[in-house]
Amino acid sequence: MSRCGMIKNARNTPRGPQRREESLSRDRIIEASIALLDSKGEGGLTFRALSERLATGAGAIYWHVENKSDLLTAACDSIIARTMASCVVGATPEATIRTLALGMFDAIDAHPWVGSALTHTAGQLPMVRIVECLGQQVRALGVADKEQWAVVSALLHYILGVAGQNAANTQFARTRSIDRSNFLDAMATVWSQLDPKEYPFARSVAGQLRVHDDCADFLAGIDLILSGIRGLRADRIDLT
Amino acid sequence: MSRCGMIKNARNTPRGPQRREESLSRDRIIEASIALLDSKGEGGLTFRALSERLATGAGAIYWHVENKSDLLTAACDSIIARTMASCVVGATPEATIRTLALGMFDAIDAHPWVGSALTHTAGQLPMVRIVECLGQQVRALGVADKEQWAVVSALLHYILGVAGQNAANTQFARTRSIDRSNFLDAMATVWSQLDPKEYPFARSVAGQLRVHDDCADFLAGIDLILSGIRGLRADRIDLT
DNA sequence: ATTATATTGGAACGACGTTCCATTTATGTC
DNA sequence: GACATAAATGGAACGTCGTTCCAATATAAT
Repeated sequence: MSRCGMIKNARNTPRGPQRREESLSRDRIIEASIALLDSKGEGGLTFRALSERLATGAGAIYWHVENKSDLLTAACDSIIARTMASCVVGATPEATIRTLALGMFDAIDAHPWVGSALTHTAGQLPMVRIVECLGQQVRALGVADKEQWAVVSALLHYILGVAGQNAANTQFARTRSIDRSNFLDAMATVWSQLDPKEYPFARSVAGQLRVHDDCADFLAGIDLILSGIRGLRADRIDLT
Repeated sequence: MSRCGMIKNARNTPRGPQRREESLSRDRIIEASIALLDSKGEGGLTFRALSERLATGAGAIYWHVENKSDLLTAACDSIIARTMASCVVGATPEATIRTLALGMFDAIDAHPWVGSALTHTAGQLPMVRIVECLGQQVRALGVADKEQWAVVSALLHYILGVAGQNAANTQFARTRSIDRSNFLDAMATVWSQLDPKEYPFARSVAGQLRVHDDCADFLAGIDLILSGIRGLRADRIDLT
């Protein structure tokens, strides 16, 4: 009766771990899924691979998990929850937002699949966690109530955009069994050979691509938005 | 010999459309793919459905197209190319960036699958087009050479982030055969019922979610970044 | 006409997500 | 301890997908 999305352990049994020690559980499945995704990439999570790793059948997994989408969201949420929990400190709201953004960047660097998973969890738990963390800091920044959602939304979408691209780059490099820097290098080479008439800008930044620091650029973008938020507040004060 | 990515029509035949009128071609395949994606959504693009619509076999399609990823990228590029071509005008660089962003928003609203397709085209043609358009305007804004990539990257990632989320929302709603606004309404309801202790912010903005305008929020984010860029330039002028 | 090449249509393969169900294991009752 | 009920398991089977393969056809070249 405790099927899938139902409440787990509604009537909790008195003592110890019931059932045999090696029994299946939602947590064990999620844990195995994360291990699989980390080691084999986005495409590595299959019910067959999962069955083998857990020494069971596909049907047994479906008893604890709704479907693959549910499983991926749960795995994603597990990473996001940890990440959010580890970034609560910070001197100023701006510093906290930077720390939080950096935490997300590192999390996605360590688990690239989270970047693409986040794209498919619209409005669900992982996203809510991020929105909540960002929102509390935006409030602390003194942004007016009416503008809070737009501001949080800007930060969120920017972070999700970088997350998605980083995930895609890593995944792209993995399928060609080269590493990320080699991929960026190859991309820079292609860009530098574009037609100067049609693509003057792309051609000119190709060199910067080769030596740039993903993380620094990411934080520069966060600072750009934070600076824009400061402008919002300045406008408000000017009017009073 | 003109297989897949090879040069087409290297030795062009003298007169008229060679081969029979209804012959297959890369363009006809891409056109049909777009129609399929628009009408059936992300999952609607299948080599079987494509075969049926084009009255041919799967093997014939593979003669003109490398694989599904190549096909999706080409379809995506077709939309992006049109979008970029239709947004070249504008009074100021800032206005042009806004127009461009708006064009992207509308394009993804009309073809939601483009949002997720863009995530999987890292460094390829569609992305280069967007980078080029943004880059030229950022240059015109007077941003220093060293900072141009970071600024373009921020705008690009923000746009891609919104694109991906909008695509996900539309797709999510489609699979449940409800429309987008009903989905956002349902999401707002869930958020408003969250634990006030744990999710005070998410709970408080739930109401705004119900009545907000996606496009307005998107443009507000663009303005936030543009405002941050203005700040960059101000700093630079202060130093000289 | 005959050969060579470009293109086509569809059968077949292996992998996937998911469903189904017979079987096993635990829990509650007398 | 024996029995009934429910929870949980493992694996076979189904339908769909991307992709490959290849015999058949259409076009071009000689």
